[in-house]
Amino acid sequence: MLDKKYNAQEKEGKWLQYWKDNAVYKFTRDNRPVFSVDTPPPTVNGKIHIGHVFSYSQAEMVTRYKRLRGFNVFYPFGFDDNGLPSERLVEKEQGKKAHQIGREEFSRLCYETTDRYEEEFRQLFGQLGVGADMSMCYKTVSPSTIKISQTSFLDLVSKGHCYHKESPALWCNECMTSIAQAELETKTIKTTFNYIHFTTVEDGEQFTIATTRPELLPAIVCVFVNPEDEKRAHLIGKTARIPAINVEVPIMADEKVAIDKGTGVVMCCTFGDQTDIEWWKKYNLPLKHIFTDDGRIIDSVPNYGGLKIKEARAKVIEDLKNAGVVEKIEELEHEVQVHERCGKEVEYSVMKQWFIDTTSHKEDFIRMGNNIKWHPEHMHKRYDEWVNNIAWDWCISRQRYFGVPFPVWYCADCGEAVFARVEDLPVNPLTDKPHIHNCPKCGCSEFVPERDVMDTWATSSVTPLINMKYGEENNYEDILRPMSIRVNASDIIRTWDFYTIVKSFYHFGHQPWNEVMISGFVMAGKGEKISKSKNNSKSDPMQLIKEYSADVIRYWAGSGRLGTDIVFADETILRGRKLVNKIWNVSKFIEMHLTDFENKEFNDYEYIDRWILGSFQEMEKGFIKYLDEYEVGLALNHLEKFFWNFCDNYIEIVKHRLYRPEEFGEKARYSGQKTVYTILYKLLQDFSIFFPFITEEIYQELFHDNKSIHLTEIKPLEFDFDSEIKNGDMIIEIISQARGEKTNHNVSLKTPIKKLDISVDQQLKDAINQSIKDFKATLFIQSLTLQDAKEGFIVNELELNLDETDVK
RNA sequence: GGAAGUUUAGCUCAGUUGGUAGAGCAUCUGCCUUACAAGCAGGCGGUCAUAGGUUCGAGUCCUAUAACUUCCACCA
Repeated sequence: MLDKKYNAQEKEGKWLQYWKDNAVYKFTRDNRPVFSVDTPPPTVNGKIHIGHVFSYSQAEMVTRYKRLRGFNVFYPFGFDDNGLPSERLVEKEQGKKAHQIGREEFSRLCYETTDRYEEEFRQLFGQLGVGADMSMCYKTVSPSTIKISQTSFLDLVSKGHCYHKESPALWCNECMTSIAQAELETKTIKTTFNYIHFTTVEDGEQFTIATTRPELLPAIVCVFVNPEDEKRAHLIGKTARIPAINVEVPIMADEKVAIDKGTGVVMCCTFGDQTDIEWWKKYNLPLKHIFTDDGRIIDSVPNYGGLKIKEARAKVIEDLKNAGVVEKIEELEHEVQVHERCGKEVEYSVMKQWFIDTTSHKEDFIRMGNNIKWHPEHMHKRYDEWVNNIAWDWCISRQRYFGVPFPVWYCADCGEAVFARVEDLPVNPLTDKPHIHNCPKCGCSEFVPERDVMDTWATSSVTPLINMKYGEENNYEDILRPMSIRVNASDIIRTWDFYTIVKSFYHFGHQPWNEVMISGFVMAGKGEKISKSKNNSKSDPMQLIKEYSADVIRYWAGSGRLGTDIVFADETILRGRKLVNKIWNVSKFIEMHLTDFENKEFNDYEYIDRWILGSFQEMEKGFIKYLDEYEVGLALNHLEKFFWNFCDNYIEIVKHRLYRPEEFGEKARYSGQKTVYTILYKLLQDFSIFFPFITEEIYQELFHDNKSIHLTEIKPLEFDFDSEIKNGDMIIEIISQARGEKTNHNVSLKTPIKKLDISVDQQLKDAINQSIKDFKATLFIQSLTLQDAKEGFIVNELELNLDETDVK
């Protein structure tokens, strides 16, 4: 028997254990079609928030749906403990920078810290009921992952898509590492636009350059003017003297200079922005790099050496003012590029780095994107736009510690790179030695290890390879190339999705998955993203689960449209609680009336039973259609609507038959029993996608066939009850009107109707005649007369019997 | 500067091929009805952002505009 009240905390614990003991979510090969999910490994870098719950729930529900539809679900899990986020966490906890701690100790702390946080994440996803196969759980810094990541690197090198080159790269002087274009964010800051007088050496002609970055004056290598510029073209070919610095640079022509922007004269520094890099390459300009790795002016710059960038800026402005060469200073708000991990403004640096070619195969990447079905569709555009706008090859070198090492050494003499052999992977060049003893180029026997580690995304982008156990025996390559679906939020289309596509294309020549499912974000309020740094998430998910149950939290997480942002709303939680509670109560009711029920072949259903069976069948069609589009929220909405109709209308009608067979007949009772049995079974299956716990509890208690509801299969009904659906709905409308009449008289719904006279059309008359006992019993009608109407129905007379409160 | 999404009841949001506007919450009124008061029945509440157009008919299709959100680019 089901308990009077459902104790979520106790039952959820029980079923978690049951699923674990019975390996319900375990993947084993068989001959069913495979549905495979490339799950986002959460970044294990701190506090769990409600956003984690949201983004995993929708995808998890899809896997439950697919399982119920007969797919062999391949649903692994992973944790991303790799890279800068983990390092920053450790630095914050220790209150020290990595280089102050020392490489080895720092690495140890990273492992220890991420392990600790990982346990919390594991617990949360467990308690949420995430039905992943945890025996296939990977970590992004484990030896096997490092091996696959290094294998991928070597493959790309051998195919010529990955190269080592001295080249300008984006540099974060807070994190002291190079970064990639995809790791940039824009931020609006207040600054000043400074108009500075320059003069020509030849004739002392004065001209003005406007800049937001006067500290770059020592890095100026040349000045540009547009050759079409009538007013200033005469400057071309002359020499400019830089004020305050007193250095002379040539004035050159380039059509990229906008005549009407700023002052029409541009200083070119190495490097202030991307155009500078372009010009530097195009005109083979000298390199004047004036910043240190941690954001200071290098010592060799007179007057400013050793100052931080912003200090230098202030001092330069001051000096320029004193020299009387500042025309004006304007206040300015503009957008600058910052590093997404720390929010600090990004600089440029030139050093030897590893790059993956992302710029010369754009057409292929676009084609790969076209081979993938995007849900929702418009997210495809974001991908295309990103690919089309990529300006840099992907720099994967990070001058950091905690990450996948490059399996590379360099000849101490000639600098030739020596790569590890695939069979020797994983290797750490800092501790391992190359397999050859002499440089193949110069014969030198001394090698220098690569000290950089790879970008986190360089490893995250091989999750399909990790999933398929690439390179191992008994791998899953045959079933996971490509995988069925990738799921993630919209913010990492340009990183995770893009890089994975790049690598899959280079490795295999095809797309990594057939479909992509993009979820939205959880907003703390309107237009306010939940963020760890702001700590603006009001709700701790563990606390919420404790308070409302995992099923109810899942209701919130499963609502809403795919790809659409959601605000955490108490009212949605309450609505979920009502729904879950109702499922429990109606199940209790049905259980009560099934104690003597035997499931037999039966086709002689009562009219109203045919109505609800047909309605369920119709509903489930739409339900399936939504789920096939991965619109879990819409599917749930659709199902919920039917469910309340089932409870409030159908159950109210059928209960008389169930309670009083002596009055309505045993066959009519059996028809009702068979109907509620069938529909509850199917409702539980459908609801199990969203509420895995309570549905399991009810299922095992009522339908005890010794197996988890999550391993059953949805088989759609195949009735032909179109007429019953249509006319049954009309009957419900009549009932509703009559109930309204009772309510308007402020009397109980049990109040008998002394006389009801209605006009109905022929179809409806047939329907009412076929369901006459149910109809009269539901409304407590003592006398009913039916007249003819052309269409629909009209209530001619309704007289309540206010003397009696009960018919029986 | 380019692009995408959103705009429907006081609030949160549904509305699948165009056919008389829906749900929950809130509010108000009744009803303790042999599953459920965490319930049931009902009321109030909307020129579907604005302006045009296509159509017999537009919340739904087309065009333009506005506001909000987001992505991207430029930032001398």
